Amino acid sequence: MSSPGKPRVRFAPSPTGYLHVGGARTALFNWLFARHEGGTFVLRVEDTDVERNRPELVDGILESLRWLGVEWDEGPYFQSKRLEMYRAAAERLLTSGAAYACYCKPTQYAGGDAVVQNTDEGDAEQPKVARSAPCPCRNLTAEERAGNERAGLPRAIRFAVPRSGVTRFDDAVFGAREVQNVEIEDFVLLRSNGLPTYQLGVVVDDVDMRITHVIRGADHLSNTPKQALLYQALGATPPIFAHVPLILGPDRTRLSKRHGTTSVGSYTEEGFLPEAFRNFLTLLGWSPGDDSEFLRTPELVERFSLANVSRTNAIFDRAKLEWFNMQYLHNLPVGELLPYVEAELRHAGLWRDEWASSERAWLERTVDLIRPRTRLMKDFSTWARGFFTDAFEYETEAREKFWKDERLPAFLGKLADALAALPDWNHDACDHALRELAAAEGVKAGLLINAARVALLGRAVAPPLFDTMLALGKERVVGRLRRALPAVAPR
RNA sequence: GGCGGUAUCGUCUAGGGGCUAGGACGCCAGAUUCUCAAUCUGGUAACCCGGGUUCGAUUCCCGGUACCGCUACCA
Repeated sequence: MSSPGKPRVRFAPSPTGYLHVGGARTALFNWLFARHEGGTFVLRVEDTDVERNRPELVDGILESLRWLGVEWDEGPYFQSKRLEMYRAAAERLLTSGAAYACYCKPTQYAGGDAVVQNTDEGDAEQPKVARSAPCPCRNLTAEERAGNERAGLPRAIRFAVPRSGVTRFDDAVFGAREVQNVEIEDFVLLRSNGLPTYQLGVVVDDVDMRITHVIRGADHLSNTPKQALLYQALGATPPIFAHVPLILGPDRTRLSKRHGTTSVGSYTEEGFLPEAFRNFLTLLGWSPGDDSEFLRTPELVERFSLANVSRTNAIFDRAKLEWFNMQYLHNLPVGELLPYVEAELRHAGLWRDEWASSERAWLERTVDLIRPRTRLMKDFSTWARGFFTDAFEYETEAREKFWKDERLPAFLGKLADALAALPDWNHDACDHALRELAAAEGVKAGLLINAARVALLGRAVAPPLFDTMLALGKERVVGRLRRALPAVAPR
């Protein structure tokens, strides 16, 4: 609508917190749209709130975006470095009469609604004041204004919203919209400290950066008429808006810190695979239109469209996220998985460099052995720990479950001997050795298998025993069996 | 309070004037097994309510309700 060229979109986080999943999804939709359309994705940091701003969080936000695979083509731009533009725009609007200076104290004028809020203590009798009651400063005479200026009163600049008529805009998700102007209050453009508000900053920047599609959270839907008005007053063509539904917590309120892990970083740390996270997040509020669930990034890019964005808020379902993660963990080509395994093992202090070089084949086989039982990356360093180090403990639960039989120390000792005597170390040889022993002792093979598993890995949850033996190697297997004997002995 | 938006299994969703309302997660059961997962099979479960319009509404319209958002010199 606004530009004949390729679309330009932007993601504009403010550094007042970490990147949360809602923001991440918005970024993702922008990115998918840009990639799908062959457009440009701009990153802009909206840091005009000096009070709540925490510049040190910017790096973390960028890092989370990179982890998500959302890479920007331009930026990051910082609004704090573009203040002159906003002041100039505000001046222009003042001159054209589209805006006026307001000398009220910051808390004084709140459109009359503040009265309601202040008495909002369960009291049913509330004064009904028109929300859009204009600030008295709008009607100041030239003399009064001059007087205020002479007195050095701090001033903010407010937009003079038309007292009648309607404002319209198009939304790619919610359709054509119109709002009565009387419902819109005279919002502030420039604060008395000279910094722009969101409304001014966002419009000036979107105009300057030639943004064609504004894709953002639906929490901005109600304020969009203000921006449409600003575009008009600035003589600029409005973009196409696309508001995406919000992501809610399990209690149906907007996802926030209260819901625990809502920052992207916490999911990174927990060991979620970015592509799984991306797949899950994209399906929250967007649908490919058919029954596809498992969509890798190229398919997402290929199929994404604003037309299939939902209008209903969605609840963040961690169980389904884990399911996606499991799918990727199980099905990704092992080569793609290895870097994440390495990162996890490094993090746990278990990594050894030869696994990346001379023993890479062993690592691949072992990862393939472990991963069918994983759901999160950290499974590699927790229950599968015994594959990567001798330093592991016997899980109490496992001991209680499989080390009950008092004959076990004797059996496991014999098993160690039998295995040590094996000329060839392979799956079937281990299998036969164990089953022969079981037959000779007149016990079920399962008894020895389960007990041996605990001795080898310390866990009840583990891959099949003989594959495990192969992965560990003869020396370690025999060693660990013997090492376990004292612990197996009933107390 | 005002204004706006939304409403399909518990959750994410497909669909749409006539369908046994589809899929996925979860849950339950069975199969499998060497533990635990995974896997396979089967099952459970939904069109918010009330009026219209219509031969026929879950679908279209209106009202209600619920929820969400906005109503800041936050973004």
